[in-house]
Amino acid sequence: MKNIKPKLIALFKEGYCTPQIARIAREINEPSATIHYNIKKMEKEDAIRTYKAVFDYKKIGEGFCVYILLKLTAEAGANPDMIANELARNKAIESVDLLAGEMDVIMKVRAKDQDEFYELLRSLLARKEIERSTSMISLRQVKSEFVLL
Amino acid sequence: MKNIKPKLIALFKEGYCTPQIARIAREINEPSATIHYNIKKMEKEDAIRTYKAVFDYKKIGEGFCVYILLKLTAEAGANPDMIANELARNKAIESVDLLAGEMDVIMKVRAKDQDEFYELLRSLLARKEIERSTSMISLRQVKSEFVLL
DNA sequence: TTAGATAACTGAACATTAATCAAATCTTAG
DNA sequence: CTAAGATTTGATTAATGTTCAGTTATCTAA
Repeated sequence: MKNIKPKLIALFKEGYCTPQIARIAREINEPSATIHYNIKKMEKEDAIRTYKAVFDYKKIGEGFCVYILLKLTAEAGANPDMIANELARNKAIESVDLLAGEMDVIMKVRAKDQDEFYELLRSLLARKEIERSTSMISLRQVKSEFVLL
Repeated sequence: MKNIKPKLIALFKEGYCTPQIARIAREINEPSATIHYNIKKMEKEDAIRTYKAVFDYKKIGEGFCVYILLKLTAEAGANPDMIANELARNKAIESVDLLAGEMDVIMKVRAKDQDEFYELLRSLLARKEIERSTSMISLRQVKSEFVLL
C-alpha cells in the first residue's frame, strides 16, 4: 500500500487542478475555444490565483477549526506584515488577515482535535511580538471557501 | 463582446475544475492509473467536496473583505443552524461558522468597496434574530483558502 | 465619421489527458 | 494457509485541452 492520500491532500490544498473547459462550454453554451481564450486571459491578468480542491475537513483529520485573534506589541504592531507572512507559511493555517481596530490579526486554523490545536496554539503564541490572543472555536462549519458543507 | 468573465467567476467559485492526474503522477512519480484510483476513492468517500478556483479578489471586484461576528437573540441562539444556513446562501459570504463562546456566528464576507459592504451589512442585519454584531475590517489579506496572496 | 490597429471570438486540426479494464499484487480476517 | 476484497498497474479507448488562422467586433486617433 502506497499511502497516496496524504500526498494528494498536500498537493490539492494549493493547486494541481485545472478548469473543465468542455463542461463550462456546454453549461453556458459557448464554443470551448472561446472559454479557453477567456480563462487564459484571466490567468494572464492574475485574476485567477490557482485551481484547488476543497475538502470535507473532518474526513481528512482536520475537523477542529478555530479563529484566533492576535494583539501585537506596540513595536510589532507598527509593522505587522512580517509576522503575518511568517504565520501564513504554517500549513495548518487556512487564512491570515491584518485587521483594523482593536486586534491586529485574525487567522483561521485547522487541526485534528483539541490536543493538536493546543500544541499548535502554543507554538504560534511563543512569539514575543504577540501581546495577547483570543480563540473562537467553531462548533459547526456551515460554509467554507464559498462551498456549503 | 460576450462578457464571459462574470459567468466564469460564478462557476469557478464553487466548482467546474478537475484534478490534473497526469501532472500529479509526474510530480510524485507514480502511475497515473494509481493516482486516478486514489482520487476517485477520496471523491467517493466525500473527502473531496469540489475542485474550484481561488481568485485575486481585488482583481475581480471583491477586494473589500470583512469578518462579521453575530450575537443572536436568546430564542434564535437556541437553534442557530437555520439562520446560519440562510446566511450561507448569500454569494458574497465566503464562510459561516457557528461559535462557542460570547458570539454565536462568525462569517467572512467580500464586497467591492465600503459602499457595497454597507448595503450588504444592512441587508444581513435586517433579521430580527440578530441581537448585535461586530465587524472586523481586513486591511490586508495575507493568506486565504490556504493560498498565499 | 472613418481607417487602422487591437482585442475578442471561433471552427477545425492536433496534442495531451482522463477514464476504463483486466490482470497482477497486496492486505486482511478466519 | 486461504479466500475475499482492496490496491496497483500497463495498455487501450474516449474525451478534453491547446493551437492556429481567419473572422468579427471594439477601440483610437485623425
